[in-house]
Amino acid sequence: MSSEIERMCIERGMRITDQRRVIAKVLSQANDHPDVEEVYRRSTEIDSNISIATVYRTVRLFEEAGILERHEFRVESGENRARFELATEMHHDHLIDVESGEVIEFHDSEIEELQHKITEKYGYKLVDHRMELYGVKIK
Amino acid sequence: MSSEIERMCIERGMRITDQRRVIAKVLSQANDHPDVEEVYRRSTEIDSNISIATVYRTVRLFEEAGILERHEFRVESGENRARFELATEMHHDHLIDVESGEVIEFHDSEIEELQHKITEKYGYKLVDHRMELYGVKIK
DNA sequence: ATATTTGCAAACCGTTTGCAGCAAG
DNA sequence: CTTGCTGCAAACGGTTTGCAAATAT
Repeated sequence: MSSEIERMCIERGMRITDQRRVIAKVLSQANDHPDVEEVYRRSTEIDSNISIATVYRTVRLFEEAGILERHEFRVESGENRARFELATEMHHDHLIDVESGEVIEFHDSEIEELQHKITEKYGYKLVDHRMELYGVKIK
Repeated sequence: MSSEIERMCIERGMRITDQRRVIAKVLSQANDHPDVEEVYRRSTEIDSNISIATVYRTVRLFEEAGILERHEFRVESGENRARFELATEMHHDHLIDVESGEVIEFHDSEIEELQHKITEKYGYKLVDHRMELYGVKIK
């Protein structure tokens, strides 16, 4: 809920404003992966007094606080908008339907393990990764 | 070699110009993953008569012809430049050193297999994927 | 001869930022 | 009261594009 985010704001000494409360609510209610335009659209539906600059600032803030995750899925249209989702306890990756744009979340610990192994094989410690699968629905 | 690219140009009815020959040469000689600025820099060293607009048009052309692959690695600086490499017969993924920016190529057929399995589990056919590992060197 | 490609500069698009006013603490 | 936040509009950075001149075929 938004109280979760409010708590994090207080913790980090950030002020809780009407705009942040609304944007936080929109994000915690989303179960898709909206871009800034879409977050802006949904936020202004609740409170028309929100500018897109504030949405940009807020998602960046939340991302830096570890509240949000930013994605840059490849999409037919070639548009390059970042998309966001609440950071979850459980890490997951994404399967993107290239036709509809639908995004399916999944987790595979076998792959995660192999990723660690590969990284170590080359003398590295894995600090982050990005894995996106692009598929078409089988009829 | 550049004759490889020339052949593909002819095949697709594209004209072979001095600029394309130079850009093709730069790309086939690169064993890193240069961005457009860098391809431009290397190209103008060979022939100063090349504009960056032409480099942009040419890498796009080559990419659409399947000659090049485009990457958008996440990088500390936050800069968002696409980087390119010759498409190879053998598919591979990338391990990026987050400190130095160095890029290591690897292939793991076990992971590839698992990616197919996951995609099928959700009723999809895998048409593309992107996997990037970000690591720090172990001292 | 003609269709394609080029260089230039202007436009583009998503995102960031400087600033003056506003609101949270 | 002070500090941080907002809205606006202008700037940004990487990339694309319209156009007239140049070039490949």
